[in-house]
Amino acid sequence: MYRTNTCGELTASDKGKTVTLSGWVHRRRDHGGVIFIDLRDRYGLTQVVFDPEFDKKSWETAEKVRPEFVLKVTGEVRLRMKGQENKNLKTGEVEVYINEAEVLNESKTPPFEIDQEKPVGEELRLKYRYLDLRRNKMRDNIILRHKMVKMIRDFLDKEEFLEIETPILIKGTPEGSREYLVPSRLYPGKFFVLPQSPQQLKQLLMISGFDKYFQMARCFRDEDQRGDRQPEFTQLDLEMSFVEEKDVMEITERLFIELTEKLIPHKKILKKPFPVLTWKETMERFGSDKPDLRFEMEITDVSDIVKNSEFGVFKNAVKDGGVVKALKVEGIADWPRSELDKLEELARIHGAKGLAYFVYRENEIKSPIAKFLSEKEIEEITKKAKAKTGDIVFFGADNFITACEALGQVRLACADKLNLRDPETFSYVWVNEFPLFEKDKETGEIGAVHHPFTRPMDEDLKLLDTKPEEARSIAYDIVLNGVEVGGGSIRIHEHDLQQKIFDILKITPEDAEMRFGHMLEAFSYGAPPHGGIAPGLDRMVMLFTDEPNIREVIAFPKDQKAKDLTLGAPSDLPEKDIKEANIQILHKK
RNA sequence: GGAGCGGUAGUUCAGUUGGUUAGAACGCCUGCCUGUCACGCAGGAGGUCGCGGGUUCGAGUCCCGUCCGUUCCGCCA
Repeated sequence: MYRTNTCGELTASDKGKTVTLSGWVHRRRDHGGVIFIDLRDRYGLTQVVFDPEFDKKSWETAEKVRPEFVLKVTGEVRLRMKGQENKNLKTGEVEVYINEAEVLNESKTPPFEIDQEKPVGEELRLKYRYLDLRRNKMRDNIILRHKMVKMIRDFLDKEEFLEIETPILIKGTPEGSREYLVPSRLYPGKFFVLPQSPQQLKQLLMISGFDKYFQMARCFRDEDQRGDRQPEFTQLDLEMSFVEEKDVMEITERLFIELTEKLIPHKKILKKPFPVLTWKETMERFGSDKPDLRFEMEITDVSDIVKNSEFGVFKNAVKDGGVVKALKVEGIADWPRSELDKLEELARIHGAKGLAYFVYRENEIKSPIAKFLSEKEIEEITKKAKAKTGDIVFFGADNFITACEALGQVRLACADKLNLRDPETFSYVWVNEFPLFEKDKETGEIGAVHHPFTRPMDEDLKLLDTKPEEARSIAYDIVLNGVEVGGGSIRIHEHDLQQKIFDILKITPEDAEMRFGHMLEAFSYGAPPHGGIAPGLDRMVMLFTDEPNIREVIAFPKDQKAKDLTLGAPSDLPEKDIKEANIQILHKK
């Protein structure tokens, strides 16, 4: 028998018991005579004591032991001496006096220290991920992830959802993000792809009448990496029949509230029910489609004030169909020029041509552009932005999205600098009424913002024939502290409407037939009205654990170049395997 | 695909204007220590300064190239 107890459970009430523990040597403190070892497993730490006068043989074993050795020890649970308790440990009241010790396995000196929360380069951590996962923080993250998944399953089960698996090898439908390809051995020259999401399959399940479906769905996207992106990631994929937007939002909201309150009760949910902002409104006010509402700092529109201005930059922005936006940040008028330069650079990175500003000093407004504006204009801007001494007002003049987003980025940077993004506050917000289509910046071609199965808003159906780019969709994102944690929509369930959307997207009938024929046909067999949402599990756990990126909450993530450093994938394969898959390598990097 | 920043001991980092033998902390090894809990004390080992080329009497330091890492943009229905 390896153990009677784990390393995280012995307390004063176990006094006098003979116990056996197995675990890793976390730390060893050798006092020449007595040796203390903190024995570690996933449940915690227990101090075990080797005393040469108590048991010479086990003490001799302990002398040779090194960090990360695996030990099995047996001994007596004793209360620690008065004043020697360790309040930082669950098991801190007791220690185990060892009379039998066995080294189950030795360990090389690890490439980094397991017992310290000292920073280590991520490349090294990922190569030795199995060691990295021994560290407290990582272990806790993985445990919280499990609890969240379990809680989601229980919650949805109670709500009569069915968990249904959908295939991983599916049909390629070139649309949206790049898919991972899987060559078919049996059908030379043909391919499966890995799903970017089970979107089409869950819609088919609705047509089957399953009514309420969910799945912890692994999704794959062959795109470049970011902190909150991975080539494979997990979504809580969810779909319901006979529902409207508010129904999907209602159940999602209840789920998020329960998860937050049960898993991280110390965090405060800022507003319940969650505020709902339209896409237009959140862009206008916060310069982002994923606003962080933990702090105010809103953007105002000053286009009307400056549309006839002498200042060409402002006037022309409005004349060309764009806008002039103003962001007031309170109490930063004393920020040095270098700080403002950094903000300008940030605005430029996000597409702005510059970043003009007013600095409200005592009795004067310092501004590189004040000389181009009339006193009346300055006065009206000040009034509209509600600026006062000590504030700075930043300007964005461009097309709507660029002007808003550039100021949105400045807004976030200022909030960071001012420490306004309180990690203990959870600000959930819904964003809806997204545009249905968007124009490609380079080609000018019209494409779906969400996906081509997203339902247009009823009142915008008539726009489809005249001004489709103005049509809004019944799509909604749930945003937490400025991070999009889920997105969904009501889908199109009518064959004709779906066909019309394909037409607008310039998907020819032949093309539509080839790519989505199965969907169009399915819609012709009595598809119920339906919709759903897909919260990103990794991002949720990331926010729940205060981690800066999702790699910290995935046991074996890919690195930022989409490689698996633990296993060393992707890798070369034997020539024969490649031949069998009917693949020819054109060039190697 | 593009831009910025970086690469020095096992790890995290410092290294001045180009100048003798490249440092610190932690880790590791050895010895001492019977109540520690990030134990303590003494000693020790450990470096192709990413790689290649150049400038120079002399390069960790300057220049060019290259590889790798990292952050951001593009991309991500």
